[in-house]
Amino acid sequence: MNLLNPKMAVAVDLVVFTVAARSLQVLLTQRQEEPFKNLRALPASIIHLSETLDEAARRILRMIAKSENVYLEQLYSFSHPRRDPRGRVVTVAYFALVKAEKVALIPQSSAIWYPIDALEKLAFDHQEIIQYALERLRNKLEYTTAAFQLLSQRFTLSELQGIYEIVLGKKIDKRNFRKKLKALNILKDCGMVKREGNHRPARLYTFSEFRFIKLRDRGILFPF
Amino acid sequence: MNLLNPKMAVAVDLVVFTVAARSLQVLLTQRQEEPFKNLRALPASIIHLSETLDEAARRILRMIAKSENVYLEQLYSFSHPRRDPRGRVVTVAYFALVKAEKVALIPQSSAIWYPIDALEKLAFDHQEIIQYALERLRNKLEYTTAAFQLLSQRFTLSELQGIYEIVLGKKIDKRNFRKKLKALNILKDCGMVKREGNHRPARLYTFSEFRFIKLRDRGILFPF
DNA sequence: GCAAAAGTGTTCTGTCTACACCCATGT
DNA sequence: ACATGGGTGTAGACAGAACACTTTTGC
Repeated sequence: MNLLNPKMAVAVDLVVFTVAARSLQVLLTQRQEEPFKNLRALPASIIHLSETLDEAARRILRMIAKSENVYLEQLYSFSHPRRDPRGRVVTVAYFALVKAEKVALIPQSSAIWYPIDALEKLAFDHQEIIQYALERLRNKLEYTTAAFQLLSQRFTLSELQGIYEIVLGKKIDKRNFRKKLKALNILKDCGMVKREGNHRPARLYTFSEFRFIKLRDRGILFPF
Repeated sequence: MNLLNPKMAVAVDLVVFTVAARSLQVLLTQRQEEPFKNLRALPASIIHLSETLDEAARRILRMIAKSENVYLEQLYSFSHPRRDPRGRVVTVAYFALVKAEKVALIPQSSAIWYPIDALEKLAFDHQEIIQYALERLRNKLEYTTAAFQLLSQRFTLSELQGIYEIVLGKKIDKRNFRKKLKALNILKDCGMVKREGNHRPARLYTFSEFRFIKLRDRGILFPF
């Protein structure tokens, strides 16, 4: 039996999220050729023969942006036989979280940030893939520490709360939010403040991976 | 640019779970040829050119068992370049939940049930895939109604509790379990009993999809 | 009558929600 | 002095965990 089907390809599509300007943004490239020429599309590539899907995802990310410490996870595989008019392409979607100010887009890649709530028509089934990624992101935020992946190392409590409000699309009570974080004991006060605007300066915190791991091992989660 | 890489194949592997004899079981076939000849392996197949991954998963299931109303969902894609010694095969794993007594295994498929806690060495990376599926199953049970997929239409509360105890691998308090189910109001008393052994007969219930949907739309989940 | 599983409530504790005012700064 | 966001506590409702005895049946 010959396993190998010469008419099939495997691709990786990337849904890269960031939060900037008080809105959730996704990284899109512009199609330079048919099909879907000139439409926006997710960064993607056919995988190479000797790389894993994860490696392909990192490679694609490097092609469009210089970045570090990127959170990346596999999302879902999309397989409609005619999702790509050129032939049979099964694509494995990945989703990534980056800190807006730590990412330098590579100009010749044509990649730019788009607010998630003002997307135009996209190439292929990419609208569906983004929708799926968005649901996953919201779930992640609700019971993991994914939110810290969207902030720089030091952040204020208001910035952190903003991430939750922007991604989940709802207001959160300030006192309850802070009370819960204090109880979880996963933040460390840096002893510094952030001065900005004509108001009281805000304390800066860092996420304490060490304290978090102790909690996780006791099965404690993050219900926001 | 030619998209299609002639040296790659996409497969679907199935992790089919059931609960029987107070243990969690998984469906395995026996390899008839190299590689891994005579070892147990997950049911699998290369996908056809014009079927989706979901369709391939259903087709594989039909090849090994006659069954109905099977819960099926995509799990994860495994892609190590040398996971199959014959060539590059990216596999998309699916996981399925079936009611033991509603499944008729097809004899010539060599498929049989194996208790999850007494697995021998398996072909390919199938041990890893099963491990991943098991984690997903436990999560599913904790905040969805997946447990009902493992029981016949009518069941007793003790049978339902047994599913949770067997899959999660821990004892649950009978009174708390029943109190929560009563509060959730997703079960309907059939007005029948199950007589069995020398003890009081047990009431039979059915899962009320209708009541469940009303709850789910209010965002109410199932924390066991 | 006895073995075996079915069935049933209360108390305690911890967590979530709702809610309003003072503080520190820049202009 | 005023505008702006930073920072703080309490009370009530609800949900989870611990815990033991009575009921109904087959033999």
